[in-house]
Amino acid sequence: MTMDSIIPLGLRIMQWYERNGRNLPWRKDKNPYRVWISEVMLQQTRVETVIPYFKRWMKRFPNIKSLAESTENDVLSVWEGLGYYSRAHNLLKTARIIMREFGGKFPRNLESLKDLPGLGAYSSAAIASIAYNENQPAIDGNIRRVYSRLFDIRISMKTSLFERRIRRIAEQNLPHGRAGDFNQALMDFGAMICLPKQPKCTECPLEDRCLAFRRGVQNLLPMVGQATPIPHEQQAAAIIIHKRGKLSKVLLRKRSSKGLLAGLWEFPSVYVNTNQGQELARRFLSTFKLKLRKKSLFTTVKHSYSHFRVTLSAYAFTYNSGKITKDFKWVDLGDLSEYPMGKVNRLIADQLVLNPNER
DNA sequence: CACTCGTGGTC
DNA sequence: TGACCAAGAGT
Repeated sequence: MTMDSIIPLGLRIMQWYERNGRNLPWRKDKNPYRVWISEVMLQQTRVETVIPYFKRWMKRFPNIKSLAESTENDVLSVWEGLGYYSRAHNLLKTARIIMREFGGKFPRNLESLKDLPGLGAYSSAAIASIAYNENQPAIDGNIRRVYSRLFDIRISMKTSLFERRIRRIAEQNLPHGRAGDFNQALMDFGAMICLPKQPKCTECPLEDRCLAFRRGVQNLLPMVGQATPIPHEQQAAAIIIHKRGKLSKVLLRKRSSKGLLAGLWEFPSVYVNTNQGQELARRFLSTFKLKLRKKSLFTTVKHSYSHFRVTLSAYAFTYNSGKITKDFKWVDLGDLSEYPMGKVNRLIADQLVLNPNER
């Protein structure tokens, strides 16, 4: 038996972290605002993806007040491309709540944090431990994976029993007084050593303490449920151009404040089954009472969302006449970049600016 | 609980 | 190349 085996698990993880922990922008200054923004950005999002967004965000919104006083379009523009846009809406909502109800001061205890929109069990514990050094275990996907292997928890990850086991282990192993660094240490460890596939057990400082490795089942843990099959949809979008002399404007629609790509702008579109072009024209003529002509296929884009796939065909139309209802807006081709969009529509917008002539 | 919610990387 | 996955939260 080596000396190492008598050193508590938490201490050994901390020792590994001191040598191998990553230098990340949000670890330099751990004020609650920066920790909050980083934790929300990191929800289901890779560190490498978040870094440039975090830097841009801090430059544009350096504190809660500046965020609370900005507009939804400003926030979504900085967020564009990060995905899960309800996070951006919730950040703005929360900033305004904190200014109005908390006198501009970030709430300090776990329960108040959990009540804020966009902060659940994980994020509120992460903020409490990292920004306020409270003894709270922040349990994320990394930590579930690490503990399920270290203690060989062979229970489906989506059961409440699994969750109870992990929480108890997390509470027992939490080094009091250093919870913030310890939570981050476990996440770095999960992201760098105890990987989801092909964990680097030969480099693992906890190899002798890992029940799963000892029993050769580290690649079978954690136990994940089977994924549900995702459907494929057909979609048709309308690029409706209005030419007035030298000026060309295009019709955009603001999406609903709830659901997919909430609050983002898009080229008006419909789900279709067959005969896309004609069906699109017919449905726009009747639904929006627009008179359109000269339709032609502009481009086709395939895209995968989390739980469904789409093939979207964009058709170009020339606007003639008709009433434009609310949520629609004529936009200068040169101003398209100011309207936050999802990936597919941004791609079409870029192509349109590059090649304004119909194809 | 099951489903919704984005995007980019990996194999 | 399609399936899986990533510092989850809301409904």
